[in-house]
Amino acid sequence: MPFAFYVMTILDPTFYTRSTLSVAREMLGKIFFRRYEGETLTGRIVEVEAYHEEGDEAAHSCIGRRARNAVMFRAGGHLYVYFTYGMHFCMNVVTEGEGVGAAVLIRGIEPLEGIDVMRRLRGYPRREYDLTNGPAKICQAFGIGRAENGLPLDGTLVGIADAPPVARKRIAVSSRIGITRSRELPWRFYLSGNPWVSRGRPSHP
DNA sequence: CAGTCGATGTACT
DNA sequence: GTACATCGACTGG
Repeated sequence: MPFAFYVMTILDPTFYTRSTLSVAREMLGKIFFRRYEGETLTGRIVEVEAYHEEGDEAAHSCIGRRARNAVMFRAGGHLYVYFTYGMHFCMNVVTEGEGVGAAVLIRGIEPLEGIDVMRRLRGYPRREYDLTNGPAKICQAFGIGRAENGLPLDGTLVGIADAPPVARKRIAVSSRIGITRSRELPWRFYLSGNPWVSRGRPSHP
């Protein structure tokens, strides 16, 4: 209920067309918004990873522009959705200017509104944090797939609503998860101790 | 609890 | 052929 009393201010392109690492850090605590079959689904972003074509061998964009990663090269403020492991989708927020292949992967979200819909889309997991504590789980819970690749984050179908900045002390930094190349880069940011962060156990069961 | 492993489609070597 | 920005089921302690 706390969130329902705020007036939603959907972040505009100026938020996204900046340094990818800055956008990644500042996305923590913001509210991801999704309109799905007449329902509103929202959740607080608690874990992200940055990817950039320069100096990052793990970024899809590091090989240059291709059909699959084309959206990464668009101007900041679009949704980049990709299919992986033959069955999962993951979603990113495109950053920086047109022609730069950079994005921020959303890996952890704390559900706020539309939780019943998320439960149904996820097949009713037993543990509450299994709803959205991973990039592919998030896409399933929010009904994100191929059709959403390239959508503008303008609040029509998807968007991110502003929220007060998170205290620096709450933000943890680490290397990214599930990659082999460029794994030394400390480009993963998350809210320390939050149960919806992928991996790492919830504080209290 | 941690560790292992199969599923299953697609892009790239 | 192989790797893949993952997940869930299964094992053993």
